[in-house]
Amino acid sequence: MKLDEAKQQFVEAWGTLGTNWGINRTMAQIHALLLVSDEPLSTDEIMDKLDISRGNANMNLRALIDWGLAERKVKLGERMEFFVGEKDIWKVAVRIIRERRKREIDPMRATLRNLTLIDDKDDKKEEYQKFIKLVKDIDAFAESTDKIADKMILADRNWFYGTLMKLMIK
Amino acid sequence: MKLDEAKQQFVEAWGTLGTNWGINRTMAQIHALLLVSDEPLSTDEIMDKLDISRGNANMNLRALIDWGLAERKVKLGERMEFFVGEKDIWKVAVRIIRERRKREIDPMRATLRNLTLIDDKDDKKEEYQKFIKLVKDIDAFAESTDKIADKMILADRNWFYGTLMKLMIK
DNA sequence: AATATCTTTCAAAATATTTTGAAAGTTCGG
DNA sequence: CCGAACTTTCAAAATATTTTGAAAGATATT
Repeated sequence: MKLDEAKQQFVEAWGTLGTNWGINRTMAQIHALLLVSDEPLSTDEIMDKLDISRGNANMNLRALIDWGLAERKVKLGERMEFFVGEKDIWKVAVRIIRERRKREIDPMRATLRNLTLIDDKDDKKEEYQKFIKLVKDIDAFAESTDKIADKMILADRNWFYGTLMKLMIK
Repeated sequence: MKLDEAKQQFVEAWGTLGTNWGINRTMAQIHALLLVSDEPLSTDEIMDKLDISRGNANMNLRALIDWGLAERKVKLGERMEFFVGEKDIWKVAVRIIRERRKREIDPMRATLRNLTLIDDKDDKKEEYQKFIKLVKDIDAFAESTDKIADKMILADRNWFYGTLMKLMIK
């Protein structure tokens, strides 16, 4: 396989993967393209290499910046904007975790807490108890994973790869 | 809020959440409905409560069974099949993790390993090195999370909630 | 202030996913 | 083997998501 071919495949693979992580194909592909590019890329280069429209490129670049997975880079003397991708995989992971938490876990936990405010506790006692247990169990689990996410976000990658990994994997 | 209303909201919330986890809305809603139902439900009851077609109910029930999130339950003397949901949230989580790993992480790692088989190492030395580092970094990260997933799948929930949590959160 | 260069927006079009429902398939009792 | 009771399939319809591209918005240059 040639290097360029490998890069091409990487872009495609990353695009497919992204789909499973709440990132749409194009967004993931742009991200992948930025990852394998040494130089910052302009919107036009991205449009060209991925064969997508300007609007699409613009929208997804903004989303990437929003997630903290890419940033704008102005080149001296150039009017056009350029973009670079975050290449530190630890940071990429942390940012995806943070973003997903914001959009999924936090709202879910808020909803769950709401559901425990039931006012016909008296009748259907058994049924009520079971429901509350279910909701509390889910919330407890969400809290645990949430705390792990927290820890990852704050942790140093070395702590994660080193200490924790040794602890867990042995 | 009334209990039935709370259950209703739970089904809706779980449906929304599922969407972010590669589970489609109906599949998640059926799962939620089974979670809040004390008695096993028949396909017709599910169709009725969620207002969905027979084909849809059937397809998603099979998917749930496939994931290990629900199981068939035959009632003595009844011809019709009934379904129950897995109510142990730990098991639910473990099964979702296992399923996602199978569909996402494993294929991705296979692809990544492939990408390192590049045969024009000599020219573009710098560029080649950078690409290989990127791919290896991603694979190393995937391996770490994979091992955590492994550990979770094998671990006792008490180990997870107790020992690990104390270690991590403190 | 007019023009050129570049970015953003957004309604409409294209694409992808999910749902329907009727028909085909299966299984059981008689 | 037949018909009843149920389950499964799948092509077409409905719905949801993504993409396009032209127009509107910025901002720098002359």
